[in-house]
Amino acid sequence: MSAAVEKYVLHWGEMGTRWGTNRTVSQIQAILYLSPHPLRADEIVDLLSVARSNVSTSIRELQSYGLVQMTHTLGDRRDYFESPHDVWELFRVIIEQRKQRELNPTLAMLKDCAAEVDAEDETDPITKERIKNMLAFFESTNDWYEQISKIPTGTLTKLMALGAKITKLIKP
Amino acid sequence: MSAAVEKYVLHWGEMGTRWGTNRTVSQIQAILYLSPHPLRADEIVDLLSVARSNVSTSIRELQSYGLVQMTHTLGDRRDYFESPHDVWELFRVIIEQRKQRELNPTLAMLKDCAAEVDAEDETDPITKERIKNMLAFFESTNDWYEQISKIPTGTLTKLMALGAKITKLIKP
DNA sequence: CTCTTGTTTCAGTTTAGACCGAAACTACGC
DNA sequence: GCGTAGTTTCGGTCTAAACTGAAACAAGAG
Repeated sequence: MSAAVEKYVLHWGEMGTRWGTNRTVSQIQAILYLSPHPLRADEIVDLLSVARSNVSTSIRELQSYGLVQMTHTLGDRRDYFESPHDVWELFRVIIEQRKQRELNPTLAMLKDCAAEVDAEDETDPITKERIKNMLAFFESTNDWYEQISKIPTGTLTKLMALGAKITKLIKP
Repeated sequence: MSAAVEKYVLHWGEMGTRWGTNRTVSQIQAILYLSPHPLRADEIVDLLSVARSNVSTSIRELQSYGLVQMTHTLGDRRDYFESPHDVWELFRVIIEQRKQRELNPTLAMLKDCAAEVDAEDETDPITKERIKNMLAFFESTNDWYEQISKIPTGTLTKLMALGAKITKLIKP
């Protein structure tokens, strides 16, 4: 592993903990993304110096996200793993994961709370209002995401390139 | 504290740990957001059952983000605290924090790595390409954010309401 | 049957961070 | 000077989670 690759992998591992997964999972994703060829689990063990069992379960987790595919070559029954190399695909998966971890549970909680304060007289009306405002915000964010996530990558990159110019289309 | 408020505060605290702060900080933000009137630090101590020192440092952190303002009343020199009640303002602050914690360091790392592999012959060309692709993605995301963050709330809500319809303006 | 490849489980260790509570400090008002 | 209000610091404790390493297991190849 070159110094640059090592730096990348270590950083990615650190960031992973802020993105909802653990260090090993994101380090494996990093090394698979960077590797010029698919890797075997035991190669990952050597490269990252982690336990075999850890690699096994981490790969399983990545597979469940669609961030790792298994490949084989003729005459070799060992499993090789690789990551998608399209950054947009990676990005979509990460966003989707975070939505499920962060947005969905909060949305559910807010719906609960809103229903609860409606049927009750204990909570201050101002507080009730605040809860409902927050719920409305999360609902519209959720709706927005549902729509945006269906837009093909090519269109999205164009939209992003437009940036703030997009407001000129809407303002008048 | 009513049952609904307690549920909200506890959940917000849990989520906070996924949003880059600790539980106490986000619980305080939650209770200040929901409270019909500004609260004193010692009231927060009672409501959340946390140490006074913890409240003090947490409020300081929230103030540094702009998520807490101090207020006073005549003839009372005690400090009262309140949170902005505009959900969009809260949202902007949270996003900005996350950008600083997640995007900026990664962008810096990627720039480092890209420069490093340029000056070196050890790393596989494919790997070099992957690093540069990732850098390009983070740079465009960063540029996009810089522009979007300057758009006033009213325009942003209109944009969000448009949702996927926005693509019809760009496609042809 | 045996070797290789791989998974799964689980008790035990390690680590990072949050949190507590005491103590020492500033600053203001009466 | 004394009480009130608040901050800051810091050693100590607690906890959740990641990770290890060993063991038991499955399943195909020769």
